[in-house]
Amino acid sequence: MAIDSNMRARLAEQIQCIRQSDDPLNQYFFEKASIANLPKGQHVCHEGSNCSHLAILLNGTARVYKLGENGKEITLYRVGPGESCILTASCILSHIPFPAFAICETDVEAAVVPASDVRRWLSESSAWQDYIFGLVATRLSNIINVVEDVVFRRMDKRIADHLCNRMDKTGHVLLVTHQEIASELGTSREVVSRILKEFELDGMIKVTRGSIELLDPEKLHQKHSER
Amino acid sequence: MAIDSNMRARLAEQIQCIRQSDDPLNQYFFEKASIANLPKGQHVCHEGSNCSHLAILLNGTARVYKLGENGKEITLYRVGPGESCILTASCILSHIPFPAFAICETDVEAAVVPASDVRRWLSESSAWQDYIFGLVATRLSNIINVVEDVVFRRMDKRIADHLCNRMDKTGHVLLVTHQEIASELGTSREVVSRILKEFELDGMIKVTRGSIELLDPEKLHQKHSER
DNA sequence: GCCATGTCTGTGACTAAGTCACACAGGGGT
DNA sequence: ACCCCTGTGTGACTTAGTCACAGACATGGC
Repeated sequence: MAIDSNMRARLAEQIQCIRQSDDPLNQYFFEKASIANLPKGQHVCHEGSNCSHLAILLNGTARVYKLGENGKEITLYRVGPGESCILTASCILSHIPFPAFAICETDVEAAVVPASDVRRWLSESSAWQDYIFGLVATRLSNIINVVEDVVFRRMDKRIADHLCNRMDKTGHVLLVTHQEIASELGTSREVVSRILKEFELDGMIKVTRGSIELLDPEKLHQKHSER
Repeated sequence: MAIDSNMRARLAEQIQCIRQSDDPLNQYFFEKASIANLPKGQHVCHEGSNCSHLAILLNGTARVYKLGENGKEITLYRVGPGESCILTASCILSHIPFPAFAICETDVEAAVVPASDVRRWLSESSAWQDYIFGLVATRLSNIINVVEDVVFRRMDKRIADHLCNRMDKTGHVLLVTHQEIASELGTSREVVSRILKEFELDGMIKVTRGSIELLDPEKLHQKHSER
């Protein structure tokens, strides 16, 4: 789909690195990018695949995760509006296959850029360099935080943290299953059920099928802030 | 220290991206790089610090690790000859503080490059781009492998894997303590002692103070290859 | 409205991993 | 030879994870 002036405005609003009028990226980007729409549940990348394009999300979120042989999963990071998946960029720039899975968590609209341009623009646009390296830094930090979480923190604190983060986004009633929390944090569904039960017995939450209501967010905050 | 023609040859031998005679990087690099020597045990970076230079190792290794509040550690990756610490590059390029610790595991000699040049060369040299993005890809993979290891694999298999890897480098007798293995893999010294005891009872290794002799590497290989 | 099926949750029994405290052995320095 | 420090082993405990199974709830088809 061609990019008309309405779409240009939307892209500039969402993608910070193409706002500078004096950078050649502006012209390049609007010449080469196209718009893609992907439905919720669509797999974007599989482990081991190569990447022909880089997608920058305009809306929606994509989840990047690792999948173990035993079916267990863990989320590495999420890609939101204005961001792209740095593993895709890394794939493109170094010819190493994609080392994880990526899936649309919501319906997603993205600006898609051919792989050959991703590299070329690095030489020609400092805004693009800043954008790409900003993402590299963010994702390295994200993934290192996952390592830190998994190795150094107890599961009950990680679950409390997770519930608080979701509350910040959607309010006191979370529509989420125990299995979804387990997949997010890389643990077993039974472990999540047991810990949520304890939280309920402590009066911090109310658990019903497919949803969790946070009754005492302060206390949950305290729990995940503990050492 | 100035770079004479002997050192130029050593640098070209070790650092693959400055071998191309037609890339401007060659001239830039020899103009700007200096040589640093760091002793074993020297801390290179602390968590939260900023980085003024990028170091490319000529020999020796540096260990990049995360340290928990409870004193536990886990190795994220190691930097060897010809490589640099990509978290340093990421720091430099995106102005985010260093998110881990780095320490010299052996005496280290490195070519050191000012931060301002690291960024500038990205625009001017495709060899430097390839080098930096090759490292980005490698380190992202390394760290994702750590997540995978920790979340999906049993500790006894991880220890068997570790012992096999060390054997490949130094032979059947490893000079290593239980605590060092624990710090490498992000676990407790007691857990390592118990698992090594089991390996000894199974006839795979012989444990003495400060060293481990691999008696049956084949069987250890089988162990870490199991699901 | 009822029934079947699939999804979600809870629980028991077990193993694996981690923590804490403590004791002992070995090596190095004086 | 003695002292101190480091490295190791072990017991008792808690936390986390696995496996199997049962029950409740929601949805879709008839």
